[in-house]
Amino acid sequence: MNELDFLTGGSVKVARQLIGWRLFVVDSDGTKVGGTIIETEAYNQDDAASHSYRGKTPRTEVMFGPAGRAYVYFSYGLHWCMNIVTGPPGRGEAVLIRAIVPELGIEKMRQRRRATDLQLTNGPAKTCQALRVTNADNAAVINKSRILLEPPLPGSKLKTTATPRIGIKKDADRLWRFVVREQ
DNA sequence: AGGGAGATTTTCT
DNA sequence: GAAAATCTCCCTA
Repeated sequence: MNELDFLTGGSVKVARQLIGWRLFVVDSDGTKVGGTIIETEAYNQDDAASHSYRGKTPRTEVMFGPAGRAYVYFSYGLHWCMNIVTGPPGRGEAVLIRAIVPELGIEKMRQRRRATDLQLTNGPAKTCQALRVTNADNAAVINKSRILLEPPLPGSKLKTTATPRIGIKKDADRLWRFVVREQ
């Protein structure tokens, strides 16, 4: 039993729960880089937009494994995007981390990304670039590797809104993207 | 400020 | 051969 057990729930539920959690990556010098998750998207197996929809492939194998691992994929020939695998083993579900609020290692993020602070981690590929998440982190077990997930700070209650997912055409009517409601 | 091209891997047609 | 869970740059107004 541990605090990440909720990840075995369905991806849609977990995507909503993950808002407010804090995602960090331990850098080579031992310091943490990351911040609070403010935007996620859910994907599961009967979802035409999901990589797992057409069954297991070498790339998507991790999605079908146990919850609590990182699924990192290469996107549009150039970017990395990071997911947290959810659901029971064999179920091909994951939650895409779309955006975080930078808290630790902000100076490093600025160096890695040539962008203003507002655009440091406001998209899935940007977040991975700022945190230096790549193929090397694929299948990493959360909290037993350099990828860390920590509970929301006590008293921080973030309201979320469900909206259509970004950048997909199949099953685009599903409200499986969760963002922190403004104010 | 808004739109389009390009980068380039995995997978499917 | 083409589309995809994207982003940046460069172009025109």
